[in-house]
Amino acid sequence: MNPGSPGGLDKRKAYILATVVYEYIATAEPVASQTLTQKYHLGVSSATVRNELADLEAGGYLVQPHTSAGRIPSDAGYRTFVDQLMQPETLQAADRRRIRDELRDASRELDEVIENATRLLGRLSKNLAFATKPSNDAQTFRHLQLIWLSARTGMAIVVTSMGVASQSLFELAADVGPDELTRLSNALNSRLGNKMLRDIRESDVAAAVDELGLAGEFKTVIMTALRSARSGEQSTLAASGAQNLLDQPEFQDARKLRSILNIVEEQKTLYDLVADSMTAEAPEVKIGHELGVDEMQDFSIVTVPYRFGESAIGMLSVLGPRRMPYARLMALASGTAETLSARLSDAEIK
Amino acid sequence: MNPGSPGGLDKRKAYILATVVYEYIATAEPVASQTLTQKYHLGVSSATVRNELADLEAGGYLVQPHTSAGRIPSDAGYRTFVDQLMQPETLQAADRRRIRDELRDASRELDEVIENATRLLGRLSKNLAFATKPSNDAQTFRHLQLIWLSARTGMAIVVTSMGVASQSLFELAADVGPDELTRLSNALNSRLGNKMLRDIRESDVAAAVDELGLAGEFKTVIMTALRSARSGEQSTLAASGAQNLLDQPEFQDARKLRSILNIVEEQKTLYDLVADSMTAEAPEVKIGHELGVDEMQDFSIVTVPYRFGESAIGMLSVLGPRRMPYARLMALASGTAETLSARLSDAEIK
DNA sequence: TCTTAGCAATCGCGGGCTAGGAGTGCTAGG
DNA sequence: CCTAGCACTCCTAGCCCGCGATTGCTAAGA
Repeated sequence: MNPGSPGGLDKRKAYILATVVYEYIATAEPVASQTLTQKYHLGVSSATVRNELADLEAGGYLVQPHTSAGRIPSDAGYRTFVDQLMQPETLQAADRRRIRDELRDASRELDEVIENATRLLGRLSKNLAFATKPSNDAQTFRHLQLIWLSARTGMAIVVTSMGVASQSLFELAADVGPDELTRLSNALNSRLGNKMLRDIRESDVAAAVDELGLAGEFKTVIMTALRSARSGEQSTLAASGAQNLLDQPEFQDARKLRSILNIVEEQKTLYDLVADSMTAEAPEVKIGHELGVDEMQDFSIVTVPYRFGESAIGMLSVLGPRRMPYARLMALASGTAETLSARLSDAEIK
Repeated sequence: MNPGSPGGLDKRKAYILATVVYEYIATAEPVASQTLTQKYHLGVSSATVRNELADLEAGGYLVQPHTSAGRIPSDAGYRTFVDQLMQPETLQAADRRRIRDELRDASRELDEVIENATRLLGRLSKNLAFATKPSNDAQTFRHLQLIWLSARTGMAIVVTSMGVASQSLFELAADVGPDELTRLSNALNSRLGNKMLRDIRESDVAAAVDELGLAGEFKTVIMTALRSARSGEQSTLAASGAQNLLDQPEFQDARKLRSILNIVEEQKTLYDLVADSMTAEAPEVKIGHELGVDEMQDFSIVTVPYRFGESAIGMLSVLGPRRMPYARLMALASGTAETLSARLSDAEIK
């Protein structure tokens, strides 16, 4: 072993491993020693390659489906490939433009922008794309509007810097006029302006209500509206492109897909899987067993956070077979997330 | 042939056809003459049944996958079964209660209520459920609120009787104060109140703006807001339960699913397929080729409209294999649509 | 005329077998 | 350390064949 080389592998082993992974990703067939010598000019014979392959298998980077078959990468093999061997990709100008164009025309509504980005990523990556929607917790309060609908009913609308966060209907025990609602709205706006949603305290609200001499029930109404604004969307996902997985030869058998679709529908598991990538700078990759979910042994996920202003507010991910083109998907996910972030910042309510 | 009997079939043929369809739906296996005489007391021998089956096949109600197999229903066979032979089902009290409970707790937001109903129907039916979201065109205008965000920006929110319909940000060429926006909101509300969205004319808006001596650009802002309120959601679908289809033995082969998932993702085709059921009173069923889409030969759809007040505003559908339990799915779809309609009316903003 | 028992005929399906081939690991010599 | 050569392994596809399921037909009986 040569300790200075990537993964403790000498140069030739590293190159052979990279080639096996690359080839397997492209063909979905176990890779034979002869295939390697024929398609790539290694400068050595297939017998030598066989010896190297045997070493790589002993090192845990490759596995053999059966004795008379070629090698396929193990999770560790993919991991080494992703971390140290593969050539990172950057997006073609065409892709980059396409992402920008498709996201530009879309609605300005937060939800729809994110859903569009997810759909786009699903299509471009030809895999299943999903995104966590941002919790509104860390958003900045911009405006609260109480709308008079009838003497005892109204609607409270909370606007954050990312757009409308929530609306909630309320009912009152005593009659109220439109003017009172307007005055209360104004009082609240001057008190709460530019706070983060999570930093708003009941006392702030109470002060405004009391100042105007309004009924105590308003406090509940407003706190409810604020609370629903905070919790809105929390831990829900947008997903798109499940049918792409049907094209992969390894999922021709419907049973394997069944469990993955359940997991996607359920959302919670997926959410947990990517939650810890929120603080990451670069795209994060989880491969097979690294996901820690039995049913997902055959899958990998690429995750990259998207931002609003400075801080990460959600994750954009691609889910596909372990045998996925990692470099390309990382580039696509990054590019989409970047454009999405820019798009969100453009739409900010200042 | 006995012209007085259902579908021109005599009583025994009708009963045998019904039994074949019923049995095939339950087992997914071609039905043999002996199975019929053993599991159902027909009072005749299997040889007689064979003669009847041959007649039914000649009449186009049944087909034989190959000579030494039992019969399976043709589209015409299913059609006769649905229209004339099957025993309609009504929901068990337990199901009814479950639907009510699950829809009651859900959010009051229109979108979410519909999505919940779709998810619920997907789960109960163990098939793919989908719903068209209502166009806001026929909704009643309740309130328009212009929210001041900064001297030259604001947000317009249109509230209809079904909840918030839309929000749109606007930018102005000249400064404006919060009070002016409030006054304009009030003027518009008194003029537009209780009109249907589609009946609101530019002249109504212009009159309010001019009356207050405000800049002409407000007309554009408000018309844009109203237009986006009208067109919102149009022809989009909610769908849920695609993975249920994977459980059906006939879709173990992934290829068949591929096309259907594409169609669901695309939405447009599905939308067109159910659009003409909007005026229907009872659940409508389309079977196999009746759908008019090659890729959907093996599927059937049950569709039932849901209402807001008097008028139908959208459709709730179940998509599954032709071999679906029609009576049960019709009952489930009806029940869900009914509860959904009631739920929407409860949430009406009066 | 309708029903039915009996029976030959059909055809799909699964098991078992085999030949072919792909690919390896090992050995021995350069 | 590399590599040609070769025996060995094991999967795969194809084939055959027999079984079983089911039918349609025939002829006799109600």
